[in-house]
Amino acid sequence: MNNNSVFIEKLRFVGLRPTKQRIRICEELFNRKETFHFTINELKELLLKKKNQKISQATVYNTVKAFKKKGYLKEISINSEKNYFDTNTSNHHHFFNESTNELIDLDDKNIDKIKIKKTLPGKKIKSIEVLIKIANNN
Amino acid sequence: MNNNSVFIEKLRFVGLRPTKQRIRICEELFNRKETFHFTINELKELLLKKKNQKISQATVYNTVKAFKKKGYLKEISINSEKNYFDTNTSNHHHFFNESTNELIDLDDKNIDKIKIKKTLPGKKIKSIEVLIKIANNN
DNA sequence: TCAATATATTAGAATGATTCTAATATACTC
DNA sequence: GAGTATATTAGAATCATTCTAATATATTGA
Repeated sequence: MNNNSVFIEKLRFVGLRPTKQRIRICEELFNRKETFHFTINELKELLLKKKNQKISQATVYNTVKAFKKKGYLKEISINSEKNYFDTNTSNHHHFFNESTNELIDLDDKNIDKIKIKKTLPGKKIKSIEVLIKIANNN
Repeated sequence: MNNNSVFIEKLRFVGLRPTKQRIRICEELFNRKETFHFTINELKELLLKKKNQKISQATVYNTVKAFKKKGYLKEISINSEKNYFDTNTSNHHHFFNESTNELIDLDDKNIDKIKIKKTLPGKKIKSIEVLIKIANNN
């Protein structure tokens, strides 16, 4: 596993010690070509399933939250039932397929710049996010 | 309370029997000039505070969910900590002030029509929602 | 390399939001 | 107004998340 050194650097960079559990989590999250959307539960199950090595939920929660805090993961709120995280931390938007509960990234470039005509004196804009809910035709 | 007949009609319309607890909830939700954004907890506390008549949380949950299901309330997901509801069920967007946890409506007209350049064959769009996170300048 | 110590991991308990349950009360029908 | 269907309720159950404090591991500096 040569990637480990990348993960160790990444962990160090965000101020986490590179333990084997955290490296395992990094593999699961960042060793992918595609963006990864997941809930904590899905992540826990993947970790267990793939290597049959249990990582306590406290560690999963702590590590995911640390990555989120430092900007290596993004949180996506869609409804009160599920809380998603996204390994794509760039500025982008989402489709959410209500028929399948699937999240799909939509690049910033695929939506015209959003112009807001209402002004809010004394406030600064931190982020603008578009969520498009879709469903299967049938 | 002449409004009661309006609430009774509303309740009947969505298939709920007009009990005094539900009418109380309607007063709290719909007897307002302004849009009302609330969490279940805030609503429970308001109900208790204003008339000192307790309504069980099961009734609050059931009634709010019934209104949501029938489109008299909208659910707004901002983060995993709080789950908001909105009495404004029209097509609109939101500012969320992260400094104060305040939700502010942004009329559809205040944002140019959103053009999506990515096509998703076999899917239909159910809603497009923009969430703008803001913070106080200081 | 090793000991000392700082930090991480863990199982399980605690918490908080939401849902369920089944006993009691109320609204509706005739 | 009686009988039946439905609602309300307190409290229990459940589920996600956070906390705790005992044990294990990583790091540092000799």
